[in-house]
Amino acid sequence: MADEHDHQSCPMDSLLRLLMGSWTTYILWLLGSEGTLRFGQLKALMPKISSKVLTERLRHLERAGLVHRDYRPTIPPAVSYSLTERAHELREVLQGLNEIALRWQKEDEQRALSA
Amino acid sequence: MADEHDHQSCPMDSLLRLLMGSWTTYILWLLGSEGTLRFGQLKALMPKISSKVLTERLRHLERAGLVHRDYRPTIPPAVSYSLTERAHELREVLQGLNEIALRWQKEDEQRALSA
DNA sequence: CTGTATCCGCGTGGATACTG
DNA sequence: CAGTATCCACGCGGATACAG
Repeated sequence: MADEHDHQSCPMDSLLRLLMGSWTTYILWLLGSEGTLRFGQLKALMPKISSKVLTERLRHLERAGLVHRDYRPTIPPAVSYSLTERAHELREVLQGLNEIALRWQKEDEQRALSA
Repeated sequence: MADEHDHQSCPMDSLLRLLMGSWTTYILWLLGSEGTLRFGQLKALMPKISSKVLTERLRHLERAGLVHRDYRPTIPPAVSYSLTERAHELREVLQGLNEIALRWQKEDEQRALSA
């Protein structure tokens, strides 16, 4: 990475870029805790997201191989989404990140109180 | 996190948001591998960054407690930046993220070749 | 039900010029 | 040397409407 001066093409950076899209980590969290979910269920769990953005995020996650899309051409069509093995690997690391973030938050609150 | 429906206020999300600012991870990487650096040295190592953006990123990192700013009011002034203990904790997790990103990249290339 | 198609407003990054 | 001050352009997220 030290020799990669173009941050656009750094693998970790594009991964971060993907995760940073709004709603993205929340989608991963929902699919991880609730299991397989249909498009409409996901949308219902995120009342304020628009169809456009939800589709967008899911497509990106799919391209990155983090989410599996199952399309059943019934009428009306049924589409369900689930996490792939990759996503589960990621969840472990993200869990570490989350623990750090929470710990720091507490530390900051402590320092704010004693100040 | 499951009960945190507002992604704006999720600690991990704001941490991701910070890391995602362009150049951010690269700044952390440079300070980690090169050690303490002065403003001008950092800028020289990132030829395409503007003073404005570099200052911006450093201020954010400073507020998050990831970077220490040392200001010497000499004439001309000398300002140097270094990583804090927090940043080193973060580097471990980021290292994990980087390994995953690299591995996936290789896997994807493999699949692209065999297709 | 599961999306596309548009349009729009805002934030963010980048370029340039200037300062203590 | 180490920034600040502007200005601009672009992309992204959000809202709305519509379609297979």
